[in-house]
Amino acid sequence: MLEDRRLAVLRAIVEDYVSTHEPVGSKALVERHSLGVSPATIRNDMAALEDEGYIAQPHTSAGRVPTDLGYRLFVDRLSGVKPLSPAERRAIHEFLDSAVDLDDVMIRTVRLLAQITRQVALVQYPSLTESTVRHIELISLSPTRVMMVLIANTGRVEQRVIECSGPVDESALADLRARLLTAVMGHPSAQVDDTIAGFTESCPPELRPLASAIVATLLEAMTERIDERVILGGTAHLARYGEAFPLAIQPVLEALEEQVVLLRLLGEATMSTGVTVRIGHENPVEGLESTSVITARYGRGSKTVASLGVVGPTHMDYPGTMGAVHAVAQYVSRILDEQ
Amino acid sequence: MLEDRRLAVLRAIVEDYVSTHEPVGSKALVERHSLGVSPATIRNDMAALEDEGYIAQPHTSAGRVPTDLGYRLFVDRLSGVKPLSPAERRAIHEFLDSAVDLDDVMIRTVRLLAQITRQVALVQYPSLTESTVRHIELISLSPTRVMMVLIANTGRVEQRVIECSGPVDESALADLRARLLTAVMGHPSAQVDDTIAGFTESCPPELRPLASAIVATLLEAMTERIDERVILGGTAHLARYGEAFPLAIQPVLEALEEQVVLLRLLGEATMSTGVTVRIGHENPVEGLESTSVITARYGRGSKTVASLGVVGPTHMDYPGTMGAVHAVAQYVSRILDEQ
DNA sequence: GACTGGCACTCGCGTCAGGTGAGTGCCAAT
DNA sequence: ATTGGCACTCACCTGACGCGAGTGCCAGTC
Repeated sequence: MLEDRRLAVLRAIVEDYVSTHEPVGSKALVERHSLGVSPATIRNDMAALEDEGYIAQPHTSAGRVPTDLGYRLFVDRLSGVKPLSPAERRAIHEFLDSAVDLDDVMIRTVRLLAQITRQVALVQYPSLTESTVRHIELISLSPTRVMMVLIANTGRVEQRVIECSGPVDESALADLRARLLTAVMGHPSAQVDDTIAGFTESCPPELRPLASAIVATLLEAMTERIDERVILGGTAHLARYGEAFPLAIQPVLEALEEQVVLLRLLGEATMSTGVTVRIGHENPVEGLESTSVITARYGRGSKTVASLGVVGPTHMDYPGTMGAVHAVAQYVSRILDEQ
Repeated sequence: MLEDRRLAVLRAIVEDYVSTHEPVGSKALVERHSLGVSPATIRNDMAALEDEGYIAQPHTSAGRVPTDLGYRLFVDRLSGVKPLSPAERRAIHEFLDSAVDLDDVMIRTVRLLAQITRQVALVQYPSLTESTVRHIELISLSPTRVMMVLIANTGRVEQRVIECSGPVDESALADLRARLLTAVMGHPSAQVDDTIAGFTESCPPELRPLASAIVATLLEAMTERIDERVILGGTAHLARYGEAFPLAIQPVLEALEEQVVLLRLLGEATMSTGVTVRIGHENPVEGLESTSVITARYGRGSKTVASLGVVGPTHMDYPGTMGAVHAVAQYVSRILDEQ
């Protein structure tokens, strides 16, 4: 009973602070929420909440502000995920559905997410290592140069140019292409290492130099920097609330420019299902101590292939943002399934 | 003589203001520059410069600040392009030279440009309409779906998925591919319209439905949104000077998120040679009235294919930035030539 | 024992007045 | 044409002051 009301107070504080961005006092709290008790009682609860570390006051004569711990409790126990309205869901689906290729899907997704959450959005490209090889093409650019085009079942295309030591015969190339295709097509790229192990040796001697060069490039393309592409959008939203707040946006912008950082933000989503929320100091990234990161995985079929999410101030609308991130991840998964 | 000194005063004002970011007064001017006259004389010159609209004072009892017109005169007549140091040039070349593909070149370029100018950098992808078709590949994804991969001589790759009305035979696809290749290979993409005019009719009847679908997609890919890709980097630099200055960074960030805007910024570079500078209100874009845009074209061989540049505050180091943009454009051209 | 009203206290914030100084425009002298 | 001198303007800093929101504590009530 007592415990219940104390939690209700915390919830009210979080909600008020998120909407007003100002420290909230006991009096305002009872006015805006029907808590059924007097401000003095609330003050006692607030003192207790402060002792437990859920809220803090910026200075002695000010109201209370939730701490990272307070937001954590709020997210874990006091709020659900606010589902989007049918109209919003329909708009999402229509917007994503008219994408022409994978690049377009990614770009549309990041814009959409930024727009509906009014926050900075991150979208990771589908990981090749989690997907299968759909096609490999070898194209002769010049006598000694070959371009390899690699297509995954997610629709993602990778290209590499291979320099050859000597001139390459067109028919040799076609031969190699056919051999490669039968060797790796349909295999998960994670297993390509094994699949392709004896490939070079299985080729006729005259093809081996080229074959080994191609295999090397292929392996490099599949293991290295493949899923390491994250695009972001909506950075202007940083400035929006950055003006009124002393939160320095420069370190945030700097952090967001590093691909490595973005990958860490998206990659360390522990729960394979649902939405992951990382609040303030819980973030493993320098410069983002006063932001929260909300991510979700999206996938092709039941396999998760990558993550997307948003970065915003710790005082964000958690239920709404979580709902939006969840919904968008869901719809992107569906779009990828259709392809 | 008199005219000469007046210009020297303007130059001094611009230089001082760019380095200090504070209105510069007559006394400070004679102290920092050896003008050989007294502050009173400078004041007369300043009054004249103000009458002519080259400088202005933020408030009555403050020093002078250059106007857009002042910067314009400075750039046109008072400053050159500061060449980069040999060490810088070497670093640029090494950094760009280790790029593995076109995407990598573009990403490295935008980072490099942002880093050495300490400003927001823009890089446009090489335009396909200015380049030639190097290869076209048709890949069957499923019985009724074909992926077309289009490779330009700039190394750029475009992909499109084509939905077919009926199942497509693998051999028919190979046939079409060969026909297409002979039809368009090596042709400038600008002329593909003409080149491909009678293509569908030249095919056997059973191929025509697919052929016309492919031709439509090809034309769409070549004319539409092909060179409409601009990447940007270094947005964190906006925040750096944004804190100390009342220049609102939100409208700038918002403008920079619009691809259309970026293209307008880069596209309207009038001079086909050298570096284009657009100062303050000269910019055709809302939200960028207090920024300057410095662009240069880069090209493959003698043909210019796209532009790159930086966006920064009007009080920027014009000679240095122009030098950097020019040098980077030059090196990117060289890299593209090598490929 | 939980809740409430009352009360003294704290302290950030907005306002205002006064002083300071950088910078200007003008004018008479060189 | 250039210069030194001088009165004037005005942004900015500082310290004082009052206001008010908010708190903690305590005694009283149900």
